[in-house]
Amino acid sequence: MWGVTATTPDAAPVDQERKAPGRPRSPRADEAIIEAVLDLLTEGNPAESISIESVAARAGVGKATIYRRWSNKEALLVDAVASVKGEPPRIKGESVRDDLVALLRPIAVPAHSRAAKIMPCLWSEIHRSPELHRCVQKISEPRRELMREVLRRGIGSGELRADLDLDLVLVMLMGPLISQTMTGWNPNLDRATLPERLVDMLWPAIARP
Amino acid sequence: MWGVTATTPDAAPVDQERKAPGRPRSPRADEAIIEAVLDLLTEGNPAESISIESVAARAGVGKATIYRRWSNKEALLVDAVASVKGEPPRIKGESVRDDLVALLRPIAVPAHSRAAKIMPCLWSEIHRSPELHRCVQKISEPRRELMREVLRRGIGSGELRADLDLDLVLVMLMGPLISQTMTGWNPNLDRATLPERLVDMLWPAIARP
Amino acid sequence: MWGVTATTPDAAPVDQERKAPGRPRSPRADEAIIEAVLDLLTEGNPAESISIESVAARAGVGKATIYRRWSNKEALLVDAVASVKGEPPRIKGESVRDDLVALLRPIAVPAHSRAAKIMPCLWSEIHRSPELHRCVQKISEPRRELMREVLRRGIGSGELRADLDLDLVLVMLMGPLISQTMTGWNPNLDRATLPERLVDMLWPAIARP
Amino acid sequence: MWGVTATTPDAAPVDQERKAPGRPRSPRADEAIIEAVLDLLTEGNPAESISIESVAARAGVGKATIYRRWSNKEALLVDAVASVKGEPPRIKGESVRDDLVALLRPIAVPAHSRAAKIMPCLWSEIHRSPELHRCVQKISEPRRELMREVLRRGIGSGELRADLDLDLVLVMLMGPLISQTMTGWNPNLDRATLPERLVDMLWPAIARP
DNA sequence: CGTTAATCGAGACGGTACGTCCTGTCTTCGG
DNA sequence: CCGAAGACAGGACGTACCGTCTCGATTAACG
Repeated sequence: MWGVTATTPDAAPVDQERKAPGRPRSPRADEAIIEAVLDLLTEGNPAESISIESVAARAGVGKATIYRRWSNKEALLVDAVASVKGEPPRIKGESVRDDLVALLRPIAVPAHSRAAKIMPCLWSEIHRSPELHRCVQKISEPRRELMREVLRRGIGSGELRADLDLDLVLVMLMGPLISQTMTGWNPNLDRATLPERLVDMLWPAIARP
Repeated sequence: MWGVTATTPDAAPVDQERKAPGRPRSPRADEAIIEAVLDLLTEGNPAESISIESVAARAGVGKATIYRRWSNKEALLVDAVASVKGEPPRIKGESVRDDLVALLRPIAVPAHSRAAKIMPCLWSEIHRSPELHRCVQKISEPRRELMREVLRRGIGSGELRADLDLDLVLVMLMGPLISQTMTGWNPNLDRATLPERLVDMLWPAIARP
Repeated sequence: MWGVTATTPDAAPVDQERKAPGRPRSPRADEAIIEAVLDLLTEGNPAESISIESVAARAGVGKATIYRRWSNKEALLVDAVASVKGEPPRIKGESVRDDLVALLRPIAVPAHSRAAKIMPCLWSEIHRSPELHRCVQKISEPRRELMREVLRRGIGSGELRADLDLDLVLVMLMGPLISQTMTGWNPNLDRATLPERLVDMLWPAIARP
Repeated sequence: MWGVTATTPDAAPVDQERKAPGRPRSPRADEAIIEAVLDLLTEGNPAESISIESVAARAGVGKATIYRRWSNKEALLVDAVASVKGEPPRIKGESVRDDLVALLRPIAVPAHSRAAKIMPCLWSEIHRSPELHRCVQKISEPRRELMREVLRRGIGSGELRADLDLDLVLVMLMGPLISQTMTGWNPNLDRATLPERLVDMLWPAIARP
């Protein structure tokens, strides 16, 4: 799973699996480095304040050991983030509305998992790095797909309008939460209840007339 | 207009705008500094590559003259950008829907001005300091207030429901655009038409039944 | 007494004494500036650590007020030092040996006067500045002349050899004390008793055989 | 020979000169830095005008590489000077008087070497820090010890009095020369002949009666 | 079992930029 | 015109990281 962007020419196809000569890379170092990045992020350090040197020190590892695996800070961040991806929340599958709310709530109240604590630290870097951006997209895609399925189920059951643009609905539900997370919460809007208010507000627009 | 985040304790005491003692700050320096930042940005330098030193050199100004006005690079960048973002778009005041779309469009399609090239570079920096965040809020507040006024007008005219939570509506309209700008545009959603689709989609939820 | 090196074109000869137009320079500022320099030196700050800014702040004076009077730090230091010159010690005039010891002791034990505390701070600057050097020479000249007179008295009374090179004797008496002050005291040599040990040691070389 | 005042904790623990971990410091950098300082000094730049930055540029070295070795400018200057002062002069060992004169002369007439141009610039800096002072002491100690040995030899051979305080004699011989070097030469005293005049003058006081 | 070769922690390398401080000049106001 | 206050361009300071490099010491598989 490591090495998504790593420098290693581990492109040894499949067939021959020639073992590289010399001392093999230590998997303990891999772990320690990723773990150090994640620790630093979880402690609330903004992504751009994380220096390779601090990661090396925290991981008890030489700088070269990092640069041997990742060509720069961005690549390291990408792999570190890729390694967390908490599982998407369980949904009950009974009510479309409740399922949507259940899927939205973790975005608004990101208190529980480590992934949740890390995500906000990354917004800063996403714009600098298309790579990181794709990575974050990939991580969040399962959740989005889950929402699409819930919507399709609602359409299938006749609860929702059949002509919905799923992506549009998605962005109308998640966008407000994401923007609030990034630009700071409007004090007039309660984090905890915003997901259900969003769904309820949008309901007349998506429900079958 | 400069100095939104500037360090100056421009605490006009109470009474009469007492003139500060000593030599006043040179407006020429203000201009030269902002202009230098803007030049560097429009030349294609990525925002994070812009150093205070390069700005000082370009502006023909001492570093201290910059630090006297802005406490760090982000503050300077923000003010530079703020100086370039035109005033909120004129609205016709005829149709609530058209006014909303007109106010939203520049967020989705910031294409023309110099600000367009610059703004995206700044999301990166927003999360660092609460101060910077407040600054950005302040800059965008006029546009939000304008939208609130449009909504209030619609309520007054009976076009919209009277029990709307204006902030909630605001976040449902702007959030999707902002999040798309920040996290990258979903290729299934057209930037140009998204504003009107958002308004139209939300219309059944906010229009008087 | 001020203005030994000052910039002022106070070379208005004598005859005409045309009063300068405008507000006359405040003598209070003169005093405050010199006093500030002296304070800073007395507090043990080495001469090279004294900045014009610190002097201005301490004196409650604008920097320009200093530069109007002295062209640079060196000139200011020179005048400050020139203003102190404690009077040379009283000598009894009974014994040549005792008089020499009395004149040497303040060099070795510079505890009393302000001048004594300031002098060591200046060694640093003396080499940079011929001007300051001349100034210090002038200040210490009376003491040296006094010693020469004591020696001449001894020669006249037949107590000392007639063929003495007074300057050589002087440098053999003062040199060791000055060098100890500058390069740090050899712990094997007691500051308090060194003057008399020097004189006694040298006595066979200068006394009439 | 480098690093007399260097920052390195070359605390060889106890036993065996354990090699420090990590890449060893480059001797080429040491040389280049010292050489750059010496070049700048010999080109006539006054000592206080030499900046770490100019040294780094001239040596083709990063500033950190300098600060890793010396904690400040004076320490660097001292080591640079120390590297250039030749070993103490060879003494013939025949006559005590001639040996003393031979050892004193380089203090009075430091004319030939590069050291000659440099040393006077350093008195300025000596008073700043005790550390620097100790360093200078250490550098000059060999010469002083050599003089003590000459004096002991004279005592052993019966040429000199047995009850001499060697430190006192030392300071009486070197002090006048040092003070003349530092405070400027009395025009009545010839630099070239002062050493022998000092020894001859003091001779009756130190020779066995 | 020794050789070979890439790894490891450690830290020095040449650089770039930081944010602070001071210099000597200038520009404002009020006395 | 002088006073204080303080902004101005310039430049050095000492620090922090960057990404590269060089050490001696491991740590495998190959021969």
